[in-house]
Order: sequence, then structure tokens, then C-alpha cells
Amino acid sequence: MSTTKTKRLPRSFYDRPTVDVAHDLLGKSIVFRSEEGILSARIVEVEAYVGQDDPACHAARGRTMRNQIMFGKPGFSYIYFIYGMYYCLNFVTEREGFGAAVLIRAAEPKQGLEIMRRNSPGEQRKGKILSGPGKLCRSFGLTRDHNGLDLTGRNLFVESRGEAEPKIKSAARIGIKTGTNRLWRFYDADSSAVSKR
DNA sequence: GTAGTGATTTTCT
DNA sequence: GAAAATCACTACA
Repeated sequence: MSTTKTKRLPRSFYDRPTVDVAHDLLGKSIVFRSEEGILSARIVEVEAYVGQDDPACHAARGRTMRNQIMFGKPGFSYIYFIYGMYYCLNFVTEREGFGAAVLIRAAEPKQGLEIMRRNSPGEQRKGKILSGPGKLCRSFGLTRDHNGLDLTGRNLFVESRGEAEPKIKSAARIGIKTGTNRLWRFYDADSSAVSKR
């Protein structure tokens, strides 16, 4: 019998302060049942986007068509389209009515690497194929079609295997012009898959 | 190795 | 009409 316990994170994991959720997601595994097969990866870089008082958060100016999922219940996926060609994956956090989420920026492939390579023909290096939010979605095959999935369901979720906590560092968030004073980017200092050093 | 910039289209003002 | 939670390519060191 196996001694490795795998556990899908429950909704209560996401129903907490966003910065805590972001921090605790590092080292956990994203699992996605795509039509081509199972994909999984170890999360090594995330960013927190926290409600109306965070000017960099999509929810800062209230509800819109795009961000309404962020105001819904925690434990759902928020996937948006950016720069005309990329998607970014987030997990919605905190109570219903509060617009917050964690952006998944980078991960290390664990399962389904061949599918990821097919989805990202320009980037075949295992250590870099998920190193960036746009690349992660492209390699996983995530699009607007996967916006609003329930992370307590079967198709997309995060699991914990009782892994040791990684060495976590924090820094300013990337690619934004406001709110850079908040150090809400967290990453595994020992991983080479982090998007920027 | 780093620095600068063009691609491409949805979303919001 | 402008900006955008990015990436890949080019030039140069």
C-alpha cells in the first residue's frame, strides 16, 4: 500500500486571505484533465490580487463582464485573455462578493509533458515550458472555455501530497504599473522554472 | 548573458 | 481609442 497521500484542496482552502492562499499554493500540484490526457505540474510562482483596494487587481474598479467570476464563490478558475494572444490562469479566493484571486505564474511539469510540448511547439525545454502565466496556459491548453470551472470538481483542481514546504521568497508583482509596492509575488527560491530571477 | 521592442485583439473608457 | 497580470525575437556584450 502507498504511503503517499494525495488530497484535493477543498473550497475552505480558497476561502481565506488571498495572500495566505497564494503562499500556501507553492509546492502544490495543479491537475487538469484535458481531452488529450492528464496534465499536472508543481506550482513554483504565484501572485496575489486582492480586492478593491489593490489598484493592480482586475476587481479594483468593480464588477465587469470579464471579472465577475472573481466576485463569486472561492475555489473557481478565473482565466482571462491578455495582450491579444495569451491567457492567464487564476484561482478565485475569499468570500462571495469580494473580488480577489491568485495568478498562477509558473510551474514544473510532472505529468503530460508530451502534451505540453505539442501545445507549445516553440518551447520544448522541460524546465521552461511552464515558466510564465501565458506559457503555462498555452502548454496546458487552457482558454476562455475553462473560465469559471469549479476547483472542487473533477477537471481542474489542486492537490497536496503532503510535500515539504519550499523555500519561499516574496517580491514585487510583474507586468503591472500600480501596486508594485506590495510584495505579493511569491516563488520557490530553489526552482529554476520561476519566470524571472 | 542583458536590454529593447513588435505582435495581436479583447476589454474598458 | 488606448491599455493590457506576456512572450519571443533582435541586437549587442
